[in-house]
Amino acid sequence: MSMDDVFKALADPMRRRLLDDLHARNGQTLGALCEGRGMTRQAVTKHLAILQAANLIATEKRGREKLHYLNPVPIHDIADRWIGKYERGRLDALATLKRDLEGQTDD
Amino acid sequence: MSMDDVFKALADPMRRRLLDDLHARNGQTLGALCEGRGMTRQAVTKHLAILQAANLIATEKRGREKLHYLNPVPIHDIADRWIGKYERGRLDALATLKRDLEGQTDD
DNA sequence: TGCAAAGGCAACTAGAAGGTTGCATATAAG
DNA sequence: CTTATATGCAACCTTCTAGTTGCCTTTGCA
Repeated sequence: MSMDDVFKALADPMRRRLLDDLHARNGQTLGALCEGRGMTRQAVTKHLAILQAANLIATEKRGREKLHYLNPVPIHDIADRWIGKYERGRLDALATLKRDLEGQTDD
Repeated sequence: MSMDDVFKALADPMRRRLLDDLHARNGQTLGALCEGRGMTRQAVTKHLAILQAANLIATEKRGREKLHYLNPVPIHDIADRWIGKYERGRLDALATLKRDLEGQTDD
């Protein structure tokens, strides 16, 4: 639930894909989220557990199925508290970069 | 330089602290960035290498010193291309959550 | 020239992360 | 009741990651 948990959860491409899939269609079952992923169900379960620990998804048990719902709030919080900080000074920082690194390759 | 590199680079709290420090004072030397961090110079060097590989910082050699500059562009790109996607539908998703999870604890 | 300061390189280690397999549990359907 | 479906739990393995230590190179300066 900490900011670090959210960053770590977002670090894995498979977990970002899971969030993307839930963004496209919310409330999917575990089985649905496992399809076409070239990975065992247990691996996906672990990823979902990490996403849930970071409060990025919430789950609901319906009968024998488990439904998964995207929670965009922590992502918003990160954008707000951390990324925003770098964007506010963006133009200034870019100008500084240009001045200080004049002539360097843009690798 | 890929989006995955940026996410992975941002996943480590020490690397985020390094970016914070460069955000507060740009153009610091390696030695300066090592101070008060309870970690060897080589460990910090590795973190900086990862940040540079993700294009989050740029470096310049000045004499025997190495200066480090923050590059906020990849962070902006992430906020724009990926995080923005989740924020646009934020209110809708929140409403869906509330409806679907009515009565659940907000852990 | 000689020494100290700033940094680079490489090998090694401990622990975390991502994945698998095997089996157990709970619900739906016939 | 029996069987199939959907998911949970736990041990294990392998790879990556973060950190260390030890030594080498380059630059500033007396």
